Amino acid sequence: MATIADVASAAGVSRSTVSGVLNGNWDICSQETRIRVLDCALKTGYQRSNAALVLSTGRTNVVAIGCERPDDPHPARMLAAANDLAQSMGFDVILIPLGKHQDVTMYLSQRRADVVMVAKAISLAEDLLDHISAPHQIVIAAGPRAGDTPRRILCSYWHDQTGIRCVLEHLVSLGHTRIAYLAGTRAGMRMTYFQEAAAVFGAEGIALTTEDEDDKMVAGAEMARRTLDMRPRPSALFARTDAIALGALHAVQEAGLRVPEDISIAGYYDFAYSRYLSPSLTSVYTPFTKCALAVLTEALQALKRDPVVSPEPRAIEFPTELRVRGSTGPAPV
Amino acid sequence: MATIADVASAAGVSRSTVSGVLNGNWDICSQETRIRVLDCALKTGYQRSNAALVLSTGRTNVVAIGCERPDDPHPARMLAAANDLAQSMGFDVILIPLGKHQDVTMYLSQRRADVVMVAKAISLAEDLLDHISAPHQIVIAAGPRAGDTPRRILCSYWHDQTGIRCVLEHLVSLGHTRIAYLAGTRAGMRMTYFQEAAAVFGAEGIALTTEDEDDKMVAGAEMARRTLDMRPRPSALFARTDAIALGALHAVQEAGLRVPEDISIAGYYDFAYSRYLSPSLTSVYTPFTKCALAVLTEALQALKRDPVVSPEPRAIEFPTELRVRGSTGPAPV
DNA sequence: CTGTTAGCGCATTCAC
DNA sequence: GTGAATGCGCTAACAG
Repeated sequence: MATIADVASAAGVSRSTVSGVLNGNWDICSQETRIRVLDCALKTGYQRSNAALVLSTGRTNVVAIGCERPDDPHPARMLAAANDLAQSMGFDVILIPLGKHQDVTMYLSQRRADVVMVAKAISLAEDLLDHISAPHQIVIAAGPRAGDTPRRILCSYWHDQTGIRCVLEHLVSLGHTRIAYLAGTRAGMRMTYFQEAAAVFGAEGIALTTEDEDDKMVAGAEMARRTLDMRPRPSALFARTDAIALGALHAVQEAGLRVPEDISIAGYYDFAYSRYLSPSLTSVYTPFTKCALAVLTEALQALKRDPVVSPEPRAIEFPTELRVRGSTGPAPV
Repeated sequence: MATIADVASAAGVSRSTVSGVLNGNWDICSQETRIRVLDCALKTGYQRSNAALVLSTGRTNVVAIGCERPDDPHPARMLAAANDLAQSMGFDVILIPLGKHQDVTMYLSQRRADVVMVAKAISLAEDLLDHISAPHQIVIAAGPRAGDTPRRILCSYWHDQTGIRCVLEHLVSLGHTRIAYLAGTRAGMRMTYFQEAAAVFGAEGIALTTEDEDDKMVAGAEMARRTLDMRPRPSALFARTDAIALGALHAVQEAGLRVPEDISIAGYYDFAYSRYLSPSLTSVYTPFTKCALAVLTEALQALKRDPVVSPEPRAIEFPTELRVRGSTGPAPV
């Protein structure tokens, strides 16, 4: 590989001249020198070394995204969009597990990333600030709001609480009074919100969980079947995820019941396929991709500025959106 | 940030001793020195600089994966698995667009990745060998086999030709004689295989394409509707992707026809949700994840060895698998 | 076993 | 305008 020194000697100039020309420093040399340098760079097949650049500048041009289940439809779409954006601005995206705290902080403390974005419950992100080891590093977050909103970082979020309320309001307005929540293994804040919302709208909320949800459809089917045996039977099922809702839909139909005539089903996240199911699935759109792109855009722009000014800490809310479709209908009398 | 020199002076030893200890070089110093060094490293909060490591060793510990549509279920699952594997072995994964040739080669020529894996038609990968710029860099490929099999790299593949034949054989054995292929915008090798297979099994193959498939379900629905107007009408639809099949299923049912009694539908890739559709979708499982993990494992193991010996170039085939479900049935008489 | 030295390739001062 | 010198933090080859 040709180094900057090779280009310099080929062009008969110094390395700093080559460096200046290649970095678009227009007033560093004469026009002829510039052309000669560019020409020699081309001829020698010069490629600047990323490693040396990183060591010298301290900037990695890497965005680390902490995200769970990156192959679920909802995160996958967000990640693809974030990757496109980052690539277009000259950054690489790496995906880091959000399990161990240290795995995430490492990318800050070891200066392995310029930006760390937490794509999960946004309250987790603020602690990361303590691990910043270079002044230009930026921590952002995008995801559902749970608990307190961070005040020291830029973040964007949606309210799961609002999304879940909308579903319950919708179901109750259709006359449903016994509503089951199919939570799967992860009985977190959303289950609490469900119970709250059920109380607010005067419905009886029944939460179901499972031991195992490796296959979310299987888990959904299993939980749905359990509701069918209940007396009185819940007239509406609300699933933590569209995948769970699909499993439930399958099980209900297999049991010979009609959706929504006998039982209504609602999902969450509004996967791309959900509207094409039979019946099409009522679900809540959550703006994961919008949230991520909003904060990521701002962070990357900040890094392009010289000197870097960290984005102003604040929390941006994006609305959720209830999408009523064919899987929910009036409660049977 | 503490550097290796800080640790060295704190421990009263030289930098190479610290380096040796931290790299697990057990026979480089006495037990007491080791402990003292480790202690000082902890106390000073030493974190090794990734940038300096990369510059010094030439190794980036980065795997670049070239992949299209990373948010489609099939690639998304593969990417998540590949990322898990790489992370567990200390590598970061970055996702690069496969569009421009230069975008991919850059990661080799600029030494930005130790491994480049092409996760697409495997014939594309071999050319990348010419852009290797460090002896340890490895190029691998995983994806459908189309055209010649690379002979100079390690790759793994499945035969789309076989997968598609299985579908046609299945449909013909059910009595279907007019079979439509819903190709979407990408009328590539698979469409050719379809025509071939139709000929082999004595069926009439009708290929449909669309201008736009931003939403694959919409595209599938649109193509399916077109087949409904044909006279005689195809009795079976074979979609390029399960997402297209889902759109087709939706459109067919919306038109008041029954699946599979009136029309059979088959998909490709066997998405996780496909078996839970109503009716459950007949599809072909293609071993993308298996292929990727197989070659990636070998590449990463090779990089852990010292000195690095590139994996033996060869092509590993994984079988496709026809999964017959409820969406295909006997042709109507 | 330990310490010294010399790169890795670039950007960024400074003198000229 | 230009070139020489220095630092980024580490590894590795060498000499004690």
